[in-house]
Amino acid sequence: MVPRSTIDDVARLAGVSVATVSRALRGLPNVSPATRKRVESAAAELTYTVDARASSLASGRTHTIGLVAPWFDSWYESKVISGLEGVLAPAGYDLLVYAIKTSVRPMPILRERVRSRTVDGIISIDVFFDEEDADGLRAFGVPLVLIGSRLSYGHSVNIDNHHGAALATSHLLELGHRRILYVGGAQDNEMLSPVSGARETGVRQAIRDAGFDDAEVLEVSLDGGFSIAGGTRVMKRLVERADPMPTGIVCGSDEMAMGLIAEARRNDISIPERISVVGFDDHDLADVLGVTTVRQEVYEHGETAGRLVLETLGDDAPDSFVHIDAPLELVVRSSSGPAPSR
Amino acid sequence: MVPRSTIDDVARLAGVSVATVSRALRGLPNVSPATRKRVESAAAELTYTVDARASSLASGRTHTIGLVAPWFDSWYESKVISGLEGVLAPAGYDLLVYAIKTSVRPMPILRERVRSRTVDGIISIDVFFDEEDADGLRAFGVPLVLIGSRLSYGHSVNIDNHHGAALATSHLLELGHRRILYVGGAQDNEMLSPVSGARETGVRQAIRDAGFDDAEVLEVSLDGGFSIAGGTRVMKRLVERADPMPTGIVCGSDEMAMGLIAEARRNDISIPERISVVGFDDHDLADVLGVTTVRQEVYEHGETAGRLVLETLGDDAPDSFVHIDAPLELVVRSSSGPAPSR
DNA sequence: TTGAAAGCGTTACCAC
DNA sequence: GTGGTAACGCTTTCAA
Repeated sequence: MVPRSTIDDVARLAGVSVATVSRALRGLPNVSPATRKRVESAAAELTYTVDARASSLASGRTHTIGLVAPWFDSWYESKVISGLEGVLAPAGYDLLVYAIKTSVRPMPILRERVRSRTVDGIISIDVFFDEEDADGLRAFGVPLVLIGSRLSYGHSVNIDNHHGAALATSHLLELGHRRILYVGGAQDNEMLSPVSGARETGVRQAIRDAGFDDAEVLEVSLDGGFSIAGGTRVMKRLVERADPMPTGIVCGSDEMAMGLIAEARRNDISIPERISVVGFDDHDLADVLGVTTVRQEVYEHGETAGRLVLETLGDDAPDSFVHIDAPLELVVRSSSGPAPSR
Repeated sequence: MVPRSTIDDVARLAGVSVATVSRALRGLPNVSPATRKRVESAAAELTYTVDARASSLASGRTHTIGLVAPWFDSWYESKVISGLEGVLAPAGYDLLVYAIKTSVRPMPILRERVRSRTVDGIISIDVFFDEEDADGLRAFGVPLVLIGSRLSYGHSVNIDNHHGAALATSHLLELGHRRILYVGGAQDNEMLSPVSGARETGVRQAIRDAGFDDAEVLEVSLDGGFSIAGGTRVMKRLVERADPMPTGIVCGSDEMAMGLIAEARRNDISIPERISVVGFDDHDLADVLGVTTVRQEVYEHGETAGRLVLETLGDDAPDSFVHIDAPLELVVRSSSGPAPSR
């Protein structure tokens, strides 16, 4: 075990006070160049490193940002983490991750984190607080950035789900599709229901805006669960049932779309000849697999959120918030095409 | 801003000393049931939460584990994070993540973390230390678990890359393939070269063990970079070149396999009729896309690693280490089949 | 079973 | 420009 050296050791070796060591090492002003040099070499000689906990206790900041999300093993979350890490690390901030299972209310966890002074700020992904929660968070005065949701307290980074779904739908309508299925739903995870709901509304709206009767054109399947398996499940059911198949499908996520497309292939249902499929996200594999999709820049969402927390760290009672409307773009690939002639 | 209450407030309200509050709240013995009750309700009334930094400073433990990996936006890492989080959180440990870019030596970062007492233990994914690093780590006496690499210091969770690649190769050989391409390489990221190398050796060995001349049967492409794009790139080159195509391809990762398969389809090269492809990992989409692969249980790797660090936390100079050889299994799907007749 | 008090290693304020 | 010294909020002996 290497004997850990403290600020006192450095002070002694450099022949100055601990106060001076602290100032010198942090690059604060009011330290003569000569002294700073001496302190620095003393620190180097002792391989001294500031004790983060002690520093934290004395200064009040932990230099740590907490990330809360329902889970971390999905494509979306991993992209956000990367983006976040990319901006936090260079700024000297650590990233702490907490998964909150769908069934648990998020607030107690956050309260814990904030009160225990474990983190200086919080970023959430797809966590849906209510206004009561907002008041609680406001009371803490903690920097907060919500990705994928919005609140009266805290910054937010969102996409216009409604619009995105409408983009996908209009694309299908323009291709002549008149029997459309929207696959969304959060059976596997209740947390995503607001997202699924907004996208469904967008689909419906686009159909109406195009002058069609959504009750006639649209069918909705809400057990896709935003997962690969969910997409597969939906396609399986379509194959088995007696009703006519939809000719166009809008999926709430690329993963559902991929599951669905793969199952279609297995059943010799050619895509896009018989069914056109549009996903959502622009998953890394969407391009490779030719999935037409509504693209969102997830890595950038993480970066933006990271920048926003960092900016807010100074203010101890943030009261004006930025709400970012992140860009969305329809990317047409080979999974969509003209509706079959009859 | 809510006024934060401290242990003193609780002590005052409960009419006991701070020492007693500390003991009572942590469930230590030697506290009368009545006192404990009083302390607990006082704490509840004040919504008191222990200050993690202060607690940490006084006790010596941070209840935080650091995870180091080259990046976090890939399938593999996200699975490991999930597995880890699943065992750390219930045990009351936080997970801190650090991405280390390929070009940077990992040691300085770890040293920083350990000396600053930011983490109680460290888990790494695909970080390749040398023995000098090992001595450094040993000197810190910090609990360490390496996933995907091995060192004379620290526990490790590994798969037998050599064996896995051999499984894939034997499968192809048994199907009659006699012109095999191994796609690996770490052009995009030098960190993975040991993995790529081990797999290549495994392929070569399997060919020899089957009684063939590897120089004749095997071709190697080392710019797959373990990425989707890399797989695509390799297939593109195969299509363009004059040499005969291999009939069987072993890819170092499913992502490369998927990129490669997609590009093959685009060029009307049917899989597995003309080329059989075997991947590595059992990526979530491998099943859906019918990729034959060598499966590894990544989520479990995370869980195991988590358990190992937690177990080691007590010992302050760990000297006996566990090296887990995680299971591997060939999963045959539709991307592989008999070699074409001529 | 309970309490007093000495740390834990910094930072930050206030003199000098 | 530099040093002394209270905090920071808790844990942990050691006595009582």
